[in-house]
Amino acid sequence: MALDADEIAGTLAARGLRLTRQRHAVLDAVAEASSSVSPVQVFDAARERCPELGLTTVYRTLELLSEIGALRRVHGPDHCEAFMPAGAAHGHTVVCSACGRVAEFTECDMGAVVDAAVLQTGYRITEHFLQLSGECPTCGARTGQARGAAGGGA
Amino acid sequence: MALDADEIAGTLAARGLRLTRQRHAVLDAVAEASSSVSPVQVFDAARERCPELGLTTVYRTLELLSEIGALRRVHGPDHCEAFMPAGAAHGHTVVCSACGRVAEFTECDMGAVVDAAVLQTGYRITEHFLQLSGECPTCGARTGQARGAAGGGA
DNA sequence: ACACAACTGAAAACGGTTTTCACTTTCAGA
DNA sequence: TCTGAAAGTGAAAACCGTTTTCAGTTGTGT
Repeated sequence: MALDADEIAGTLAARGLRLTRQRHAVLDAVAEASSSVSPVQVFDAARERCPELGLTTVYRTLELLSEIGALRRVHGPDHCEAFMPAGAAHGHTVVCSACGRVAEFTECDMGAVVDAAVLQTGYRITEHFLQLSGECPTCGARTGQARGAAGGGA
Repeated sequence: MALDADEIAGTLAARGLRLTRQRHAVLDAVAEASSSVSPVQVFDAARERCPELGLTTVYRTLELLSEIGALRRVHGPDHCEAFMPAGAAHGHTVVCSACGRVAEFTECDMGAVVDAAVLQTGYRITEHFLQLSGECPTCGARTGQARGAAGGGA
């Protein structure tokens, strides 16, 4: 999910900071996640690259990377603290409640929803976080019925 | 924000539960808050009415009241767990990133977004979590520019 | 009055996050 | 190359919000 390591290294260097092996591992872990991830999920994923990585460092790195704008902090549906690549602002994800598989879809009508919210509330909306969940085609087929709803939609 | 105590008492009674003095205090504390409130904030506020109230009870009551739909759980700006009175049904919330005030708006075109997601992914969507954030009119006015986006629409 | 279930608060347990601390790595300058 | 300073690190402890446990209280129906 396209996070340019060189660019980030540059941003860090401009502050006298470095893109260490550990930080790189954290960055990659978030970049490759198909949805927002919690610190512990990052920890687990990043450890495969960098086994001696500590959880402390993950927290510190997530903090740092979101500070320089490389990552975005979001409120996940379950966990409060979750992160996702900053560039990915505009795809949304659908999580299968049965198998956990994640699919992406490119945003379409969110603009209309946001406009409606602006009209109703007077707020100037700057960000939105949308997470859908349901049943993926595979799990839907396995449980028997399912597909009906998916097909009928539009 | 108008939470009808009698109605809530009725809903509870239908389940064999009671609207006790403590629960009433919690309910009032949330109802009178101008933005979403954390459990501890509720605790502090409710204690003025009911000094012997325990924090445990606050947690339990918030859980219970949001379960029966009297309160709504939202992701506050600082704390993950925050509550607000549940207004008219089916809405989403907009959190002000500056002051934390929460506004509701009734869902409108989410159906279209969901339909699009169904088409693109083949998932059978059953739930969605949407959280908007931005700047409320008050904070927008305070910071100078802002208002344009919010006011323009209507 | 009695029995039973709902309800409560204090304290302990729990779990995620932050801080502390001793140590390592990296880099600039002599 | 050596040296010193600052960045960076992991383990363990501390911290803090939330949940669970437990013994006791309150309210309701009989």
